[in-house]
Amino acid sequence: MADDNKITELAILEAAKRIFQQKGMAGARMQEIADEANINKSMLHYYYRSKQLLFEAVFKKAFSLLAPQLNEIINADTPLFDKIKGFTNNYISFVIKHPYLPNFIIQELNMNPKFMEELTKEPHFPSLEKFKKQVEADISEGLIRPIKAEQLFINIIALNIFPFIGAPLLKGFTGTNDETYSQLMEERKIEVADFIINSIKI
Amino acid sequence: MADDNKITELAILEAAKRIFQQKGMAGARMQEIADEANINKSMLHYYYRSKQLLFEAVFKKAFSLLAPQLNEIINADTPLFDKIKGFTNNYISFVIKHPYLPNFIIQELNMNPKFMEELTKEPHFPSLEKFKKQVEADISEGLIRPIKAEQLFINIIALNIFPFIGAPLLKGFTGTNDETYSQLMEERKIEVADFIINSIKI
DNA sequence: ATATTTGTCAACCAAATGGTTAAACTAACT
DNA sequence: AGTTAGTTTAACCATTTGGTTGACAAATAT
Repeated sequence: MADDNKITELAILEAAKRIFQQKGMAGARMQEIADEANINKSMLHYYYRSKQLLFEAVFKKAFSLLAPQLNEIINADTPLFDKIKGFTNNYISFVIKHPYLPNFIIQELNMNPKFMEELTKEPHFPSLEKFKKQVEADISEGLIRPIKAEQLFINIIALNIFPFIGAPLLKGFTGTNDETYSQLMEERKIEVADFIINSIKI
Repeated sequence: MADDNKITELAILEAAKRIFQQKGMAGARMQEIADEANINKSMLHYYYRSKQLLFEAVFKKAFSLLAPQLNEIINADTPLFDKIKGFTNNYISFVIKHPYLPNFIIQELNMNPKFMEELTKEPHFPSLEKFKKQVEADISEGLIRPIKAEQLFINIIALNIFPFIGAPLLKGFTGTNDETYSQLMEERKIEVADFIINSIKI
């Protein structure tokens, strides 16, 4: 049977990812995941014991995709403006590839904030220190106006992530259809960086 | 019995609001809502027929609180910069009072995008036209740099709403506790408006 | 070849869940 | 006091749900 086991195990994880990201932990059904994976429901328990553990496997994998993206702002060794441009461009491309991912993570973190506490306890969890120093240095060099690093960080994340999480709401209020909205998102790959840099540069 | 009926009806709605906003449609249990309202489970069905209808009552009420807030940007008769300052200050105060509300709406809209379609069909649903004209006028008068009204609108909403929806994530990455994070949110009542205005003013 | 472990499945189970029912209670009206 | 209409409750029901079991097949080891 070679590595059939790994194949089914992965098939389950992929199916679970799709269902969980679409319906959330509470809304997902084990039978539905099994169907999505074309596999007997018992297999889910054989490989992952329980719904909770299967969910955690999916969540951790999703988070391990998102975290490095955010880490790019925090720890990259590039000038601030380049960092903002690079992150914005990369992140929006990233989310277009994984449209359900940010919403899934944000949602489940809100349902269970203790998840985040556990994650931050991990040894290599990124710290904002480096970014803070960079921002403060750029301020004292007169490159950017005074702003708290935390606020700038929040703004960068908000401008990049929210348009995807809030897409239904924003589509409604801007009166745009799916296609037009996708175009807006494409434009944002440079628009957002410009917006941020315009705001802080002197 | 005077208006006991209205009292219980409201008690149910309030309890349902708390449970639904905390656990979502899929995660909420009718029994839990009944307990929260100190009332027999049958009463929920007596007054609202089904879980779906009770949920819709809660959702519509929540949306009818949020929509006017957003409408302020779109249709207020004030200069653009005042509008941004006013909205930012008001909105953040509003969310501090209703912390679960934006996340609830965004989440359920993502679960069921057709909700938004129905809402936009309503006769008095706000249109971005007025705001668009205002932005374009300010651009041609040389007051602000060129930017699409839709993008500016998205940025305003994102900077105001996301910090609450993404609070668990942002607390983790900025390494702040609840109290410190609340302070950051207080600061944002003016910080966000400054950030936006700095970005667009010439 | 044979024994043993590993993987897969259909059938099953207990608990939970949304919803119903029929009886009891309350208060106003006659 | 008796009637009626609206309100509340406990008991009940059908279905769904996460999870288990035991038989069986497919590899792997001996």
